[in-house]
Amino acid sequence: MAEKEFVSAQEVARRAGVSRSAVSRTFTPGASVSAETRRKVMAAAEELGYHVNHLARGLMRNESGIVCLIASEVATPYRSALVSAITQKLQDHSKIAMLVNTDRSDGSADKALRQAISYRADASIILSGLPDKSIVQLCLRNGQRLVLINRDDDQEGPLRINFDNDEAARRILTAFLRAGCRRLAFANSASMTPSLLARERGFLAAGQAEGIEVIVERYGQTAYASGRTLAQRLLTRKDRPDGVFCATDLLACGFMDAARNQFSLSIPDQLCVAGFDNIEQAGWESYDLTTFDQPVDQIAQQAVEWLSAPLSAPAASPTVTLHAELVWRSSIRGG
Amino acid sequence: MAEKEFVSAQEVARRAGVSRSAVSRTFTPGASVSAETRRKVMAAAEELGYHVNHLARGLMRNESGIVCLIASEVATPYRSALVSAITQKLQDHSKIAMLVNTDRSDGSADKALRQAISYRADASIILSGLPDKSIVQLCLRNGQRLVLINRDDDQEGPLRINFDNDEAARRILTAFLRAGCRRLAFANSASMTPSLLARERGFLAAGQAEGIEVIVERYGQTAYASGRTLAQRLLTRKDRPDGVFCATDLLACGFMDAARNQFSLSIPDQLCVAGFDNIEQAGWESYDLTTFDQPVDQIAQQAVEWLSAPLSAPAASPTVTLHAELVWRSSIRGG
DNA sequence: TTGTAGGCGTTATCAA
DNA sequence: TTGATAACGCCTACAA
Repeated sequence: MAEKEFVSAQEVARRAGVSRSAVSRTFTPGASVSAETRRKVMAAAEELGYHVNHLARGLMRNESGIVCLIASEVATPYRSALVSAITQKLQDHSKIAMLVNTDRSDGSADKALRQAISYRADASIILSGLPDKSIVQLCLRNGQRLVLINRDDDQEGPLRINFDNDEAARRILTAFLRAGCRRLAFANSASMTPSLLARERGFLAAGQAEGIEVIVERYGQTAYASGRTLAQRLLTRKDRPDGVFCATDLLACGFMDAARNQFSLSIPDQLCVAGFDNIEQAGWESYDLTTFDQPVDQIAQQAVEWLSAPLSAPAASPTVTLHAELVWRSSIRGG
Repeated sequence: MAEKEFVSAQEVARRAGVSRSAVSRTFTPGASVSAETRRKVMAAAEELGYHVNHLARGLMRNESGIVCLIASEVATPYRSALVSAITQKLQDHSKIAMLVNTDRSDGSADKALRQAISYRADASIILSGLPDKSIVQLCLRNGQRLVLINRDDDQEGPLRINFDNDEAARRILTAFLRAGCRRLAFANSASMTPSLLARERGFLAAGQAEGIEVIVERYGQTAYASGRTLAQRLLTRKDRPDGVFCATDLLACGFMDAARNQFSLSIPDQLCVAGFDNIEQAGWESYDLTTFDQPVDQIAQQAVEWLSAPLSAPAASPTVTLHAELVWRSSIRGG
């Protein structure tokens, strides 16, 4: 095996008949190189297939260009949409995403964050799981920036991007009431994710404000199958609800399928359903689900912009609260 | 801003009262360190929050531990499942995934591969797009390993992982015939992806072998919406097909929704439908789609194992052909 | 504008 | 087993 090594700036310099520094400068935006030198260097580089070694560059500049994405359930519609949007935005800012899958590691973003430190990632974006406070401090102490998405937390330091779950809950409750629903329920997973709990609390509170008692059911993971089980549980009750707010679209899809096929309920005539996330499937004709749109592009934009901003950002931990727009579809009467 | 730099091995050594080398050895599996030294080093490291700098390590070892994942449409069910499986497997082998999103870059995996070279990725796994031959050669020359998934290509050097699309096509044709279908069609996207074309060719050939002319329609991207359009086109024909093989599940879902709602066709009574991929949604009750399972775990397994194998692998470009199992559901009669 | 020298944090080599 | 020393490929003064 030839095992030809990577081409180094040294070799390019030799080939071009200039010094190593000339090569370095050629590939450093804004450095002073004469047109002639640059031409010679570029020619030699092209010929040899030279690419700046970002590892070595990161070592020197103390800035790797790497951003670590920490997430579980990457194959989920909403999560994958978010990952896709963020990776794109990062690339637009000439950064690169390192994806750490925390599906199997027992609940620790911690291990992932240590990975991020090891690779000297400039920043980490956490989409799932809550890291230990000490690890967060460690990251910050090391000059790493942190973004927490959809994890309502009191940590100091990281940027937090959240949604106005309370307001959404109030809005959807109003919609259910306008549709003439009398018995409302909230269908949640048992995962106890901060944002899902916020939606639950918000919906309950909104109900209370109207003098309505909301039934709450929690089960399993935040997935289609759990939605079906939740339907089994809620729709066999004596006081069967006629308006159900599901914590996510995925739950809602499962819920709707079970409601229609196992309970022969017509949606929205006999049962109104709403979800959250506005995943692609919510727009599919079989569901046509009324839901809240989580604008992944906005999230990505906010996160990456903050990461690219100069360090002079205020020491206080900023919080961005985004608005989730209600997307009206046919799973709720009226409209 | 304190901007405390990262902790270096030097500092740990000083703190522990040993040499840099001792620290290095402590963090190098299989190196010879006395228990006492190791203890002291670990204590100091823990105290200072030291993490080996993988950038520097990669520089020395000429092995970064980084594997570049090059993909478009990451938010798609099948693609995201694949990404998830691969990232996990990589982590199991203590490697890390760098995700390059090629959605917007005009058809070049090329740019992505250059990124991979810049970061001295040990390997690249290409899930979408076909890179230019010269770039592939460049990667290989630089000692980078390449894996092409589902892209039937004649490139020499990379590992190619494919599916037996022909056999699948034959099997599903038989199933359609057994179900009593007379007029068969293949619904494809216009993306001309190698694997999708292979399925199309295979289905046509299988039909020909049985003396049946298969109608082919191609439209748009490989997405739900295209499936709907394909239904519009195919189901308005005078010789309306009664058995349709969709190139992917995503197309099939759109197709089914349109068939049911716009054409009031009952599936499978009046129309049989099959897909490919076995995405999660294919198992949802609204679709319950008969399809072929692309085992993402197997793909990930094969790819990562090959990457982790010693360099002594044969120079010839190996090809792995996996078997896509038929998953029987209710979208085809009989069974 | 250019080249030279020194250092970034590691690991590999070698002598002790 | 340990410590000194030389790379790895790059960038950034500094001097020319």
